[in-house]
Amino acid sequence: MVTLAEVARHAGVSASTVSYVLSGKRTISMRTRERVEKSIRELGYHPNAGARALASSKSNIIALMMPLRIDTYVPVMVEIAIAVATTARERGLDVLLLTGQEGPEAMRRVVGSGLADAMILMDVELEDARLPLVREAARPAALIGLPADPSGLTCVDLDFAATGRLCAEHLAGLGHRDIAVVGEAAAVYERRTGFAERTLQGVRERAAELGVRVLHRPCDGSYESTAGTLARIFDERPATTAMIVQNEAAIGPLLSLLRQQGRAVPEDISVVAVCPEPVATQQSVALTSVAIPAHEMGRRAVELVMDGAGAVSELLPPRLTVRASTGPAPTPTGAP
Amino acid sequence: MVTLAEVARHAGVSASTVSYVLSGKRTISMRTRERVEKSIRELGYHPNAGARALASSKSNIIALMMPLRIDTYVPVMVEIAIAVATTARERGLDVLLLTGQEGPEAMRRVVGSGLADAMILMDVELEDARLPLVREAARPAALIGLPADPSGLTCVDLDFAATGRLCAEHLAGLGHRDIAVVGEAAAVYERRTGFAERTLQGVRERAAELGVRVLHRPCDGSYESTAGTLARIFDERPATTAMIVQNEAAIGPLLSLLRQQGRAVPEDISVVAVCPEPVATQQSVALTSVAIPAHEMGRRAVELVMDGAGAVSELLPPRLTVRASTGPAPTPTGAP
DNA sequence: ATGAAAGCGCTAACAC
DNA sequence: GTGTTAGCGCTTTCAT
Repeated sequence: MVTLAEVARHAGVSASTVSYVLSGKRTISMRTRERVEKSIRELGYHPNAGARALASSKSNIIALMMPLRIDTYVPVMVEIAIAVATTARERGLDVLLLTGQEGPEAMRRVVGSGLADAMILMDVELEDARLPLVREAARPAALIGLPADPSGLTCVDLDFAATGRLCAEHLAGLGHRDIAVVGEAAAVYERRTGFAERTLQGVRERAAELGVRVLHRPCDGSYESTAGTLARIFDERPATTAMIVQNEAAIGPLLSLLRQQGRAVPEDISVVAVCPEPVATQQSVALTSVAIPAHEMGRRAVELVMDGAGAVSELLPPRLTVRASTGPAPTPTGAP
Repeated sequence: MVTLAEVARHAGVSASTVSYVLSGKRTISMRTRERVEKSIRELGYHPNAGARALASSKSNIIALMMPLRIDTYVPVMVEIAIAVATTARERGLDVLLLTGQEGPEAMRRVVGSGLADAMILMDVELEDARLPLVREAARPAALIGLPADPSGLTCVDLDFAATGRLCAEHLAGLGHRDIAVVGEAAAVYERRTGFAERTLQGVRERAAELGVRVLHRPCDGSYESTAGTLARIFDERPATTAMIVQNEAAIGPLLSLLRQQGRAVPEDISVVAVCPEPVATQQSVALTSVAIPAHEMGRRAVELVMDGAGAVSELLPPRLTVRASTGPAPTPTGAP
């Protein structure tokens, strides 16, 4: 293994000079810098991570905790994780992957041992078991998701309440007066993951202001469950002319079922989805949707946690893209 | 920060004793061990990862490289990643996440710096750009996926050739004489990811032996693409009575389209899928399928790479589960 | 602009 | 069964 000392000898300089060439923490003459860089290349030198961490008390590693429960929509989580990893690498950081199995103590272990300099927690619930540990932790942390009480914490999330309002507004503007929300699985609400509740609340709030009726029914995303949810909706509210789906898994089955039932999208039923862009565009009908800005969420989490932004909750504004799945409410039966 | 020296002082023993209590590398009297453990608990001591890595030349970190291209099926990758992380933790290892962005050099960096003791590479192509680096690397590595030339490498994968044979055999046994393979996206074949080719080859091989005709058409999994693929298949081979799908994304659209076209599953068309169990069971018709043993693949990769198994290629045997989507071939038109 | 040298916290001989 | 001690490879004062 090539060490810094060997590089120094090879270049005919002292160890500290090599170190400073690497860190850029003091000015080095062109001549020396080039000699050192040449030696580094020729010897194939890689600074030892452990030694560096020990001497500097910084591991340059950021821990990413991704619980990944059964009912979470994996692709979004992964997109966030990739954004975290990419942004981290741009700043010379590596990412340590923690899954849910080990429980909250994983945080203590990783941070206590100095393995990671900072933490990013994904899939944060309204009352998350990890929050007490985050609050008392000496190391910076960022949450992806907004807990019930974000005081003293650094959070990033899509503004789901605004998302709900935006969907309601779009549909109301098209003349819809009865809209249904095909929600997440019941377990998601029980677990009190914030985003589902917040979206629903936003929809209800704006719908109420605009005089639109809202019916919400959970859906676990399987074909059967979606069929059941749909049946309930049309049974309880036959006048329903628009739907908001915020369960990505249910989108395929939903469109399939509507087609089967002879309900045309958007002529008979308008559909707005809350989902990643690719999901919206790859369906049989391109969906009007509010994108989940997974990439930006991951990127901002790294930036906030590494730039010592202090306790900030950053809610990203939703953007609704109109595509082919929403249109004017159908005129009631009998009209021209 | 609590150090080992402080623990030693608090317990009234030497530093090495504390170290040996932690590592179990030499026998310690009950009495001393308990005193030390008590001190560790009382002081809330966590061994410093950097110091440990430096002194022992072992980081206890295993790097997981997950390229995640656009056309890979994310959930399977994630399931493998979770299995890797879980198995690693059981052995006291942590997992460093590397994505594709950084390219093969990421391996050099991570291994050269001693950041990771070993590597696991996912989504390995037949002629993978990372292989030369793996071969010359000083550290152990395991591949998930089977390259064209696995000599000198440690690999784990589902036996896709056997998978293809198994599917062909099952359908032939039910009397089908014309089967179609709804394959992966053309890009997957171009990239020469082994599994797609191997499955197809297995299907063809066994089908030939059993006198069954095979038609293969790629499919990128979108609704539109699946419709196109399906149209081509029935156009070119109207007598098709069975299909093998190995593109998870295409499963939903495929079933939806068949239903729409009035083709009943399994009465008119039998369908076998190569996909994770949950995907097979959550469709409108429970699918006969060969499961992708993601968990076992991840687990074995860690075991092989950490137990110094040497260069071994482990192909996991496929298991086909019969569900509701396959049945006897329909009797030709006009028969009783 | 560069060197010398004192640690960082731990492991693993080597002693007894 | 336990203690002593010399590094591991790097960062960072303190000097010059």
